[in-house]
Amino acid sequence: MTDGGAGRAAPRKRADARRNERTLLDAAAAVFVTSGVEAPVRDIAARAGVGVATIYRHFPTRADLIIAVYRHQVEACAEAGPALLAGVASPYAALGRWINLFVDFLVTKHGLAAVLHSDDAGFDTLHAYFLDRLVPVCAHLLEAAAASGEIRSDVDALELMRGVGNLCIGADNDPRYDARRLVDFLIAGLRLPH
Amino acid sequence: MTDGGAGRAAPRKRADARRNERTLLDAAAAVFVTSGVEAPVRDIAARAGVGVATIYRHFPTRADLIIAVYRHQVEACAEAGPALLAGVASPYAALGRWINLFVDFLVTKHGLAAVLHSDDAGFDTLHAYFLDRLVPVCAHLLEAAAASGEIRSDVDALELMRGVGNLCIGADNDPRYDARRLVDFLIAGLRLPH
DNA sequence: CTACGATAGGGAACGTTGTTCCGTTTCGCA
DNA sequence: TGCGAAACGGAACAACGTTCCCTATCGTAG
Repeated sequence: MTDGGAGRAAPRKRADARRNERTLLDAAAAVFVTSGVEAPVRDIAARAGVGVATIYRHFPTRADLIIAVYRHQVEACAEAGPALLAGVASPYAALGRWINLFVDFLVTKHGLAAVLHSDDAGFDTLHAYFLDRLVPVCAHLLEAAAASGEIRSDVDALELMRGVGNLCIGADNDPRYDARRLVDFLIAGLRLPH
Repeated sequence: MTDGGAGRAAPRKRADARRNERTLLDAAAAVFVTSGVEAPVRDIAARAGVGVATIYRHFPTRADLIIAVYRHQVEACAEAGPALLAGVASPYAALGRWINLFVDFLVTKHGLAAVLHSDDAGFDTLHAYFLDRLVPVCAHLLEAAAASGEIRSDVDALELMRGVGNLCIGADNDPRYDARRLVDFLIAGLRLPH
């Protein structure tokens, strides 16, 4: 309790450890851009100039590393939800804009959408993080749009988020597949005839 | 050209080879049901009581084995397209019914949808087979529905098929995710206001 | 019925992955 | 300046798809 933090022990890590953690995050981000989020752990370690064990010391599993790399952007996306709802004309428009934000995030990260919905255990924490953080935001937008009578009221936020995420799989590096268009169709399909 | 077949050599395979090919197909089908299409090759070999090399002799890659196992069902789906178009009231209804057929096929095969859209090379032939066989059928249905003014005319069949396939990923073994519903929304999103 | 050559098979071996282990190095404090 | 804990590196392990090579089997010609 001596530090102003969250009350946990927080035994300040050694300087080299903190330095390596930062180096690893940078290296991972760089490798993810060029080789996708499923890049071999060894590649990331090599890029950072450390051993593979160092990665696992800082990040219990690959999923945690991915979370750490993209945490800021996920948080930004989550926070954009209420802001859009407050600043845009209709809740449906806000929903559409927010979904676009999410899609833009996903399609610009090679393979992230794919790994996000892999049933491979070990990505469970990644899965859970994204869903825990974003589903409530989506649910809020859905409720508002349903309350205003713009969309049907039986749409489950979790289901929609997974659907949108799925639609983004393989959207990178293939010009014939435009995930944004399909997601727009999907969102349009939620509308009620007025 | 001496035989009445397709004109290729077709030097009748040895009896044990034909027997093993059949055994392998049965074993693969059984393992796919219990462990999904990404089951280890060794498991399939063990189930069939053969060595792994035997699999690769008959099927150059895992993808070819998967194709062989599901070929009949894919063909049936492809052939159902024109039939639906002829027998159902509106082209849009036929499209919906046909997409439902495709979705039913995908969601009942553990992991098939996932592997179908994996960017992993080696599944390219699987990818190509499904698309080559089904996209033209889908395109035909889309054209008919667009011609009758029921849906927008700028929907690409390849894109739609990939989108639908993607929506089916992870649809098995998760009761909270109903791919059929989402696909229905997507198809509904193609409608033109009349 | 037998022997032989081509065909097919089995399983060990290879290369690549994620992950863990352990001996060594480095840091931070007294 | 020395020492214990923390962190490190890379070898080691396990699981996977795939290939290789030697052996067993099949089908046929004599």
